[in-house]
Amino acid sequence: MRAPYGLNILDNCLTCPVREEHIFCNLSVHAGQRLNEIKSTAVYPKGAMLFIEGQQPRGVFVLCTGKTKLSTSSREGKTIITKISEGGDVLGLNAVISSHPYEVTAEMMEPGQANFIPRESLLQFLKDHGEVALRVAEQLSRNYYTAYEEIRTLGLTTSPSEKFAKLLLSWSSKNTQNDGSLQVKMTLTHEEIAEIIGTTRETVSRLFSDFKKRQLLQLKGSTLLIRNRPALEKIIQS
Amino acid sequence: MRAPYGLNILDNCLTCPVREEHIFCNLSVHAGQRLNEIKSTAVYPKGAMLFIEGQQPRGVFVLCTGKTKLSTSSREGKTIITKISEGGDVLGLNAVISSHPYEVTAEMMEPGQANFIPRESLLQFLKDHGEVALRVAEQLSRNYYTAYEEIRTLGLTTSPSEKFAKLLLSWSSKNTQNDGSLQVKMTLTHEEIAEIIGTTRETVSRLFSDFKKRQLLQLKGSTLLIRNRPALEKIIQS
DNA sequence: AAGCGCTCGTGACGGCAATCACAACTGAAA
DNA sequence: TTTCAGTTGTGATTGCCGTCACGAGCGCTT
Repeated sequence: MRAPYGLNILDNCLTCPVREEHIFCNLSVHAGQRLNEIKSTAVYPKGAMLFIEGQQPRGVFVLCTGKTKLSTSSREGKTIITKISEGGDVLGLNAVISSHPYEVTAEMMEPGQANFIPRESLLQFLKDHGEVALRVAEQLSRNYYTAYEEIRTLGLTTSPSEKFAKLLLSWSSKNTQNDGSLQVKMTLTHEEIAEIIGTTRETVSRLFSDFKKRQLLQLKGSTLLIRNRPALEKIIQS
Repeated sequence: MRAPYGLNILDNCLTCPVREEHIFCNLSVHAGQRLNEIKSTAVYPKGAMLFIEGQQPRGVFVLCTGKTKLSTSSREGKTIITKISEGGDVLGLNAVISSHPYEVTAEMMEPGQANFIPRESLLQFLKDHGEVALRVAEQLSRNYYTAYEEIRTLGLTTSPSEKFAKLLLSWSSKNTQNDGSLQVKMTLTHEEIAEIIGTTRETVSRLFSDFKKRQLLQLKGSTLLIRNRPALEKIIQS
């Protein structure tokens, strides 16, 4: 007998995008059952904040559907987006494990569903199931690598055009297509792109114009077409 | 009967700067003994590379004495220093846990001693001792926070002067002194400081001149004296 | 003392991107 | 339709900082 759709965390391996490395999949039967007892599922509207930077950690969210924007800001209001999370990602894990405040704000960019696991329950669960703790450690070190990639982008790349090219390439690498040109669905505003690469909205606008003129990309509605990948790669190491 | 000085990893709690959070301290007797069997100690000269960015992970280094410079560079030769590690720090943990290449280069800035734990032995050790795996996870999430602090510095701070002020404050917060003014021993070259805050050597030189003129700091030989902390804090949020 | 490598200070210049400003456009709501 | 909020394009201006250049200081070796 199966739990209803979306209520059994083990089912996430089926309903969420499949990820071999998903820390809460392929658990022992006993651990899986325990996990199902402590988690709860909810649907969030667009704009919902799963958690906010600086808050004491309440628990982790296992994103099932929808996209989430992770961002951090300074007191003066400047904001950078550090990651766009999608189905299968685990959010807030670092804060819960280290008992530090959430280091980012997580905001739903579109309606979506997520499983919530309260902090205390998760910590107790990890103490009881040492083998899962190692999985968590692996997940954390993956997060760490992502953060380092961000550091490299922000620290080693000087000009906005380089960062922009890098971002475009990171998008295209996710959606590998048949022929040389790749298309990606663009859901971000120029403002948001600016917050990702750490520049201003106007500069992003000009970059789009410039890259279009240079035949590097093309826009059909909200679909982004990357026409000249090698040229973009060349821009990065200029 | 005790092992000779420096050869017993448990002694690091005594010989290394005391850190409650040290992941390899306060272990069970059994785990501690096992750890002593798999670790080895060595002394490294100034300039020695413990590991290099991109290498397959061989193991972790528990730094006992000496300072280590962690850096990452782009193909074009630009380098950023992400952290200066000191006694008690565990280096290379993320790479070993995730089986990814080292994400940074670790170079000894002065002669020092470190314990080495080979990759395979450590992973097996963690499988056998689930309680230590959780400690490792905690350490990883601390590393993650440090990385995020770096992201905030690089991404939210625009001008070199802000970053410089932030760096000075991070130094002074470590060495809290009696009166308002704090002194820190400066061992870094302007070039290295530039690589930390992501600017050029010349700009760092000018920043020192400027800050001296504005009575924010003072230099006595290699000793840095911070004269006006509040003013520095004001620069950050300008 | 001379030579060398490394570090540090500072001037001059130029380019690029942040800032401000405004207009055009979109799409949804009234 | 009109209205309005949010997004996008683009021009003009300005200032900051990266780059290049050169000289001075300092410690070490020969």
